[in-house]
Amino acid sequence: MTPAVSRPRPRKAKQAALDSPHWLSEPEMAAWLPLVRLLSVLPNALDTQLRNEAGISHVYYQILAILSAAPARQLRMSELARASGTSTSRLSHAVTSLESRGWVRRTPSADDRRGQLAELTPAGQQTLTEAAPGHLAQVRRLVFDHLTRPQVDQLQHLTSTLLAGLTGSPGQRPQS
Amino acid sequence: MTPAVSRPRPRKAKQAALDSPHWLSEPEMAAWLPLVRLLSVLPNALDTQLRNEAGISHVYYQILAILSAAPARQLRMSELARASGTSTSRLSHAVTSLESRGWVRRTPSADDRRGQLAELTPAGQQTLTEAAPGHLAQVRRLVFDHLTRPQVDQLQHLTSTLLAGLTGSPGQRPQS
DNA sequence: CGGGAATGCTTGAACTCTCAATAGAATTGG
DNA sequence: CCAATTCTATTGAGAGTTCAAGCATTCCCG
Repeated sequence: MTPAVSRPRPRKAKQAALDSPHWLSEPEMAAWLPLVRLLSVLPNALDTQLRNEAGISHVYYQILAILSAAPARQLRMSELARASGTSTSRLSHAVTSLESRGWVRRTPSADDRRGQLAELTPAGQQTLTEAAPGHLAQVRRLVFDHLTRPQVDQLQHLTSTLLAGLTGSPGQRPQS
Repeated sequence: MTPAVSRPRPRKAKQAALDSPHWLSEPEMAAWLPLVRLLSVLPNALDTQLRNEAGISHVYYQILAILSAAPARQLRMSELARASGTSTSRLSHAVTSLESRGWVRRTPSADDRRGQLAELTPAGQQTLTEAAPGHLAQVRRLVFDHLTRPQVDQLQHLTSTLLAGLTGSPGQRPQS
């Protein structure tokens, strides 16, 4: 019954976890549950809207968007991977797919013969342009329509803090 | 060039979007970018840890955890799907996989012959028990170690608000 | 009752993602 | 200058996800 805990205060819990056992404090648990839920529901809602209206997932949309904003609408694979937050492998597969639809073109890099440049084609630009308004509307509908201005600021601050903890040097803590 | 906007204030943007074009306000954009990033990075980090240390994805972990907390460690498929926030199809595949590893068992429902009950096996319980401490540590490391108490409360409030907007009746707005 | 609609769950195909292996190109250091 | 290492990107296999059917069973209501 009681899970073997590698943590202080082993409790005689009557039953095991709901999600990640009870060893988070009350307020932490109260924040964790909706956060986890949000982490699956929101991406899913973004994906669904884009897939239905533009035939493309959110990740793929992001790739097109990043390329669109890049100088000459092109970027090295590795930079594109970094910018979109995916592995190079995943990106490679994704670009292959986007390429087969005529939205992206691969060209060898001039200065580094290992490198590849991913370039947004006009067709890709058009797809992006057509998809953008619907996507934007969805973002408003799902997120910003429900937040007050101070909440938006809180959101910015919180997500940035968490992101720093996830990517940056793993040491910084708050005043504690 | 300028994307056709289905929104007020059409701008003469010089170039298209970075991620969802510039038609979010400054502070909205400042919140949106890290949020989107977080939405991919955090689930990924949770998945990776669980996969490495327990050979199971976060979604699968959640399924086991929910079953573990359910009365008699069993739940109808549809309820389990709702509780874990996945489609019934996805859940069905997932349970098939978990069943093949001996962690879950399917039994027909007594009162409704369409229904199936998913039940956590002792082996499944053990897997969960062994995985929990590492997962918990990861959650602390990635999230709560970086937040102050008031931030935790803010997080709880924000995520709950967003979730309500995503799942609940699609109408409520803040004071605006 | 009885027939149409709704519910609960599964399945297969197509697609995407992860992980490990691979290969060519650049860099580094003796 | 060569060998070892690192960097960039791709590939294939396997696992997981989505979407659209598809079957039973149950519900609804005339």
